[in-house]
Amino acid sequence: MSGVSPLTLNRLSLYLRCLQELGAEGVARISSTELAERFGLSASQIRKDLAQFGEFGIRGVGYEIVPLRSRLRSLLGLDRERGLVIVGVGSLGTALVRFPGFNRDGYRVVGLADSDPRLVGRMVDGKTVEPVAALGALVRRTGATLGVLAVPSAAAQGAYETLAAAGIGAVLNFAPTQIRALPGVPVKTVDLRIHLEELGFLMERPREGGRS
Amino acid sequence: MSGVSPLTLNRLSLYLRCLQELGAEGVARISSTELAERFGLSASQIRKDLAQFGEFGIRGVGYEIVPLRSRLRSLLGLDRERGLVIVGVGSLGTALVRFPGFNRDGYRVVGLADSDPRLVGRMVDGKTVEPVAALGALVRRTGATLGVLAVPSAAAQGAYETLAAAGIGAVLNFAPTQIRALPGVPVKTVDLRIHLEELGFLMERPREGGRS
DNA sequence: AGATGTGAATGAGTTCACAGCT
DNA sequence: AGCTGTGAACTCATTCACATCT
Repeated sequence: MSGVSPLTLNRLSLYLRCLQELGAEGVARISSTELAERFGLSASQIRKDLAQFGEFGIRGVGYEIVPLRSRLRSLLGLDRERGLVIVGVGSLGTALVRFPGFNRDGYRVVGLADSDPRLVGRMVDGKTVEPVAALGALVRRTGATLGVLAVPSAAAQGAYETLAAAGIGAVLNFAPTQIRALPGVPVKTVDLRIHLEELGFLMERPREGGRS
Repeated sequence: MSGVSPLTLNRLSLYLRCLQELGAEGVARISSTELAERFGLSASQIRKDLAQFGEFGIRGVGYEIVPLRSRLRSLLGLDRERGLVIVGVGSLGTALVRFPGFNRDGYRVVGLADSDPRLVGRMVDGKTVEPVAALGALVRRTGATLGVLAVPSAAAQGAYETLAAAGIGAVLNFAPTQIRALPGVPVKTVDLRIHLEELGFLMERPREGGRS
């Protein structure tokens, strides 16, 4: 049952966010059709995605927001608190320390590290920047389970391996390079530049149905 | 022939990056098999992806790095310079202004805007922050073709529409919300939080081959 | 011989359509 | 009647295997 596709998984996160919004509005129940219309999704896909994990809906009625929401939360592991360690406190790293999505609902930044001695010792958002040499100790002390790499490409593989050795559970990598993963420590690379290039290509046909 | 899948497209960006690295090392030719091994890709997929756009390889030999690289560059539209306007100069927006991948090889940040009057007028990385009210003028003056949204969810749709009205070609959205797109102005939402949740799920089997 | 380019085969993911519950 | 849950149909994507060219 651990064979859930990443696509499905990402949609579950999305559904959860929709449910949160609906909950805040005071909606108690919603049908797959209405959910789909409201947020630009596909109704049958919602049903199929959810049905993978049990029968959450009430036939003839729809889905109860509150119980479904907490079921999704526990499925995604958001009911237990998880600590993040951010490696690399340059512009991007610093932004991530404060990023709301990284400090909410089950995730929280608990440690920072950088290899630049001029940054070590500085406070960022109430946390002290530690040397990368002390990364292992930092992970163990804070009990962090997730690592975030905001370092240059050349430093990424090394930082990943240090995190893995320190017992981290998974790593999110922002360096535009392929990490050779070790067994048991999944990595996900998020390449911000690549999204620009995708849009650049989609934009490529200027004269086509363009207004005169 | 404008029907290229986003998956293929993202891989093209990746291939280009690999070729750049190989070029820097002085490699002149490479076979799909070697390219695949070296960067953890699939050889037949490389061939199929490339063949979509013409015959770039030499049978029996492989691919010449230099010509293939420039063909990919022009395919992805990286041969003409493109200006980015960043809307929202909070932590994330500021980081993106300086982000190397946003200021290299065909892309450059040319304008900034924010709705917070306390930020308007400030300089970030040599650029002045303009009021969002002046976004249309900013886009026209700078000739920017791509917009980047680093604003709160509640402000995202509005900012998108302003950008679209000002004639922007496409928008990259970092707010965790679905944008209702207008015809001719594609949006791509990048949700940083969602990657955390994906890793959180993959991590779900803690005690298994754990280090002593 | 050696590697590309490509149809054919396989696999993954999505949509359809409807049986079955409320 | 209304909406879920789900097998079957379909579409999209990847991998295989080989004819083709250098």
